[in-house]
Amino acid sequence: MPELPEVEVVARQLREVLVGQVAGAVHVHHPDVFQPQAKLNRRSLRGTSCVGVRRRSKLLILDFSSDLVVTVHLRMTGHLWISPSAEVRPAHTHVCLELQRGRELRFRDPRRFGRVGLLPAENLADDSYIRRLGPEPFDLTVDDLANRLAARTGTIKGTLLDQSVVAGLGNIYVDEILHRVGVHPEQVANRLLSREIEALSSAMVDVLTEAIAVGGSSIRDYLGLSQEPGSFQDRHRVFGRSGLPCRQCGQAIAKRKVAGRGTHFCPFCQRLRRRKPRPRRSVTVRGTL
DNA sequence: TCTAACCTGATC
DNA sequence: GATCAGGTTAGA
Repeated sequence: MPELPEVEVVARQLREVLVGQVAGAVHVHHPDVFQPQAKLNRRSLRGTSCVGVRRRSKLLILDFSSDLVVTVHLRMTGHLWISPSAEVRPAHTHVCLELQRGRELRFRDPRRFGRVGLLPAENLADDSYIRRLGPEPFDLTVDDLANRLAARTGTIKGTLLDQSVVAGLGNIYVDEILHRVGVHPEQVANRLLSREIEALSSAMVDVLTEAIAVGGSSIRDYLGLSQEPGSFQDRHRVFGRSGLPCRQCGQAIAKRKVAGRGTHFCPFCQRLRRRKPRPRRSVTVRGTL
């Protein structure tokens, strides 16, 4: 469900309610979902207080006074919220962290792709997910982006989804960003023009910033901490709009599979430049004349 | 660099 | 019943 903007929104909300809270035990209702590092267990956080909440790419990082961190990856359908401990747990609630005053932080995830980790803060940099991440879109310079694209022979869509190139983009935002810059999702990444790379670089920041400001996109599952949806889906130009008129040119938005993902684009505003312009057949006739 | 697999639930 | 879903990753 969530990409960078949605995770950022949740991180900000969590920061408000969690910092200063003393943790109790962790209750695990599905063992696959909670993954503490060696020597740590569901009681390791007990009595320590939350001192900060961060986000790196799509990963939430909760810092505790014990120099332990809890990591949460929501993947497709994960959701966090604060609930009275006495309240009945909805189906698929896999992990609960006791807080003060009879409340707990709950993690629910029907598809069970999401993960809750517990590890020493000093080990965070070695985490296999974090280690592979490229820069945050907000820290990515045009030159760096250009260099990264230059090495890529796949589609721009697949390349931007690759978290080692840029961290935090997912299916929605890649489609939205590519439409803004008028680049076809199947364009080969290392064939983008420099003006397109410049536009791409700023569109990334613009789209993500706008989305964060309105609480992210809620398509089917995503809800913030207090179950409130975001509203960026109302501003989508292509994602979820196949068959509807392009807001820019009126042509019907197309949808097809690119890089294994449902991909939305405007066939008119986002033209595919095939390979190199075909070398024009030589007009000069050798030998004769 | 691409695909299949991991899961469940919603929709066609 | 088949297909699709906002993510990631092992393996081809």
